[in-house]
Amino acid sequence: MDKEERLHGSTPSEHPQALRLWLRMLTCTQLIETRVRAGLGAKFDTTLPRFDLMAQLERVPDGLKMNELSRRMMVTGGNVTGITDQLAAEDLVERVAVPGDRRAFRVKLTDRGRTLFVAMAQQHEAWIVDAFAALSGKELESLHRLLGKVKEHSKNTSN
Amino acid sequence: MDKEERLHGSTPSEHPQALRLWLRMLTCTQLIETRVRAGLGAKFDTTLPRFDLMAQLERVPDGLKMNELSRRMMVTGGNVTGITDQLAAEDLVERVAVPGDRRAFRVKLTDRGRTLFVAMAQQHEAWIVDAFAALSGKELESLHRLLGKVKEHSKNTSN
DNA sequence: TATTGTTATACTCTATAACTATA
DNA sequence: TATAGTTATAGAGTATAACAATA
Repeated sequence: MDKEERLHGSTPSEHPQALRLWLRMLTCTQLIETRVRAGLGAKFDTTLPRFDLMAQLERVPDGLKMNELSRRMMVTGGNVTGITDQLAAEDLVERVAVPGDRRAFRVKLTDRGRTLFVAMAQQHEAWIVDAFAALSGKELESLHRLLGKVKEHSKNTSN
Repeated sequence: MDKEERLHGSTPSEHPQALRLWLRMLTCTQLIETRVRAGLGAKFDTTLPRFDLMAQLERVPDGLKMNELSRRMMVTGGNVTGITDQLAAEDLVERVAVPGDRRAFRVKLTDRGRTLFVAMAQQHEAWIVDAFAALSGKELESLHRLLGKVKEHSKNTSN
């Protein structure tokens, strides 16, 4: 009996499908996320938010302003400052002045940061592909479609 | 364009199905979990780990030992002590001596804790049912089955 | 006045490890 | 020695709010 089966009582039929589904989804997400976190730490000595910030900067050669990063990463500004400070200290990103607004600047990946990110993203992708290796292409597509409905409903319901 | 679509570049076809699926799954989980956390805080002034601990104790009238709670919640012992202390201070759980082993005791829901938990669980269930309201019964079943494969594979792969 | 970004602070959640009491 | 539980500490990760500089 694992955590999912125990939570809220052990007899699945006592609870609506949605609740059982949610517990299973949480378990899956946590299993995968825990492994990705551990892998990023062990192989690249980095964290998920740091990886996320670098991922935001990839494919934006001109970089992003702090407030854009904050909005996209869905965290508050102070945190972005902290993560950016760390990455800048390791020469993975740099702050570039914005002409015409001396308050702002753009954060960009350095060459070193870009090279490292490519390696990390490749490894990250391999972990994820492995995590879903039990599903066929058709099943991946089906799962993606179903979660799309959940996501849209969730975004429309509140926010 | 939302976070899922932006992460790792904006053209979905550049990335394997599995990666796109993972980003969508993460988004769904975070949207729902954020709401549940906020709801538990606003309506019951509690947190997810506290709710989880109480959920473990429900349907176990004799309670659980600390190390059993630790194992089931998948967190280390010190944390269980902390959460138990909080809940005990609010008279929601109690520590009961175990005859024959003076080192151990069982943690049980108090009557007050049980009453509160029933109310919380009911509200929690409503939030979850709502989160998946966009799916039909058949779709819920399908999603559950697909995630079952992912979960089993993940549990067998490592651990 | 409003905006950009930084700093200071605090809180939740988690892990590790040293410790006490008992087995 | 081993086990049950506690305590102390540290470190992610997050939020809020006061602040300085600039618009």
